[in-house]
Amino acid sequence: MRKRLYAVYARLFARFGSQLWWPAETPLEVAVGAVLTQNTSWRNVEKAIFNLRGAKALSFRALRRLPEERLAELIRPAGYYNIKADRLVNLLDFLGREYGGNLRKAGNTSTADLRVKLLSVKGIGPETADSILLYAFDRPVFVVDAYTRRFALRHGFIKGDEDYASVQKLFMQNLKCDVKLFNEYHALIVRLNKDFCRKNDPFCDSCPLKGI
DNA sequence: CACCAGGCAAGTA
DNA sequence: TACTTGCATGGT
Repeated sequence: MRKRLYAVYARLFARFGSQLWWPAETPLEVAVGAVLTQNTSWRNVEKAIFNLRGAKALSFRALRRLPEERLAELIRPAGYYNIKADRLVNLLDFLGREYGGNLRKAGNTSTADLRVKLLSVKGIGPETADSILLYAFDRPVFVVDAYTRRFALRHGFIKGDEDYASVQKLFMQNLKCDVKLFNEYHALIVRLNKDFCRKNDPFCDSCPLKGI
């Protein structure tokens, strides 16, 4: 299992190269994107981010100044815009309260504590919390999203009905606990889905992972 | 036209 | 605990 997990990673890395990921300019933008992409295609999230950037509303202070209704209007293309505007406000409340809006001030907080705190924010579930932890706070947690699940299923790492924590444990207990490794691995899984094929079927002829 | 996309919370039994 | 439902846009 462990060897296979690394073998698959090596093959992906050889095929796609280093990702060093999350398509965003700043940690705050990562966090915002993580909320916006909940059950939503990244293509639509990009439109929302584009609107926010156009309104010069991607800094903490600018976001704070936006009335929730205006925020909802800007993120409309990302779908669920009323609920997501509310979730973003909750997140901003949290970031302001805990770190004065500067994510780098979380330096002392342990990863476990930070995760619990994020999960206490209404609208932040396990995947959103872990995406923020890994890609905005540079903490070593493995992100389990729809891609990760599909990937793990297709490659026989899981049966399919495991809960979030179980899937995450599978990856984290079999890989070296390392921010860069977790970053690259998850990014490569996403890349496989987006650039290659959405089913990432290891048995299809052109799959980069064929024959592992 | 139907179905999907990098979830989450609230309601029900 | 284990389902079910609402939330919504834009691409295929």
